Amino acid sequence: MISADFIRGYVDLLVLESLLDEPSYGYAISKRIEQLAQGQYEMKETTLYSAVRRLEKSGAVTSFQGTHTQGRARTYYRLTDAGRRFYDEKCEEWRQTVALVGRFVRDSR
Amino acid sequence: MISADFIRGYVDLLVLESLLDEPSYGYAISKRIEQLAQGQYEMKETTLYSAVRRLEKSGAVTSFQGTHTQGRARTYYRLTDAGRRFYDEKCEEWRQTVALVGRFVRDSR
DNA sequence: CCAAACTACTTGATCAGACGTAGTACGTCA
DNA sequence: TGACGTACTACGTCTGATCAAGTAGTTTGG
Repeated sequence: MISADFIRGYVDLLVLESLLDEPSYGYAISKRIEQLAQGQYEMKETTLYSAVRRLEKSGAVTSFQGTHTQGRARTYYRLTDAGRRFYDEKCEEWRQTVALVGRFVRDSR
Repeated sequence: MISADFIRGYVDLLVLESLLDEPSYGYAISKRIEQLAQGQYEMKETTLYSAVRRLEKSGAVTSFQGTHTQGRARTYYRLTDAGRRFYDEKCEEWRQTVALVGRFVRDSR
């Protein structure tokens, strides 16, 4: 399991990726991340929900209430154009970070 | 310039790498990191010094006063065996993180 | 049929760590 | 002498991840 400290800084990236193709809601996002992470990482609920609220405040996503025929009401989040650009920027920053940190990683013997 | 939020989590790794070959001191470590980062990232003094103190407290490094013929006294830090293992662990975690986050990064069009 | 598990979220408090600001201290060089 | 480079230290602030706990509806197994 990868520690959260290592993912810190990329929480937004993971969440935004889950919204690229279609709007989604908290629980589904967390399940998607869990699945893509193949059991190596699990985002805590509070981390996720605080992230989507932060993203909404910054204009990267908008929220709307899902029409729920059954089950508890869901709050869906949709990526805005600004959010898509934000995601692309994060991806680019990630690539740069990989190159940078890579220079500090040596093979262990 | 890569934002510090993206490096957060790898600060210890960068610092430890600078101590792999020989003991070093704060200022020299920061210069080394700056150089290896090729201008893409600069670790703030406060971040660096709080990191070495944290590492010392956890037993990853030990400190000693350098014999200074000139200039202000320097505090040198030497990697312990535990620190070396800690570094290797961090590197391994880094590789896993790269693989993990990579699955969330899509090519921008 | 009831309890447990799963879905779906919220609130509030706490904590680590990165940062800004500022200051101390010593040396060299113009 | 005063600017600049070296070499730190102290203190306060802020963000963001976490823990703990609770609320609430749905589904499923014994």
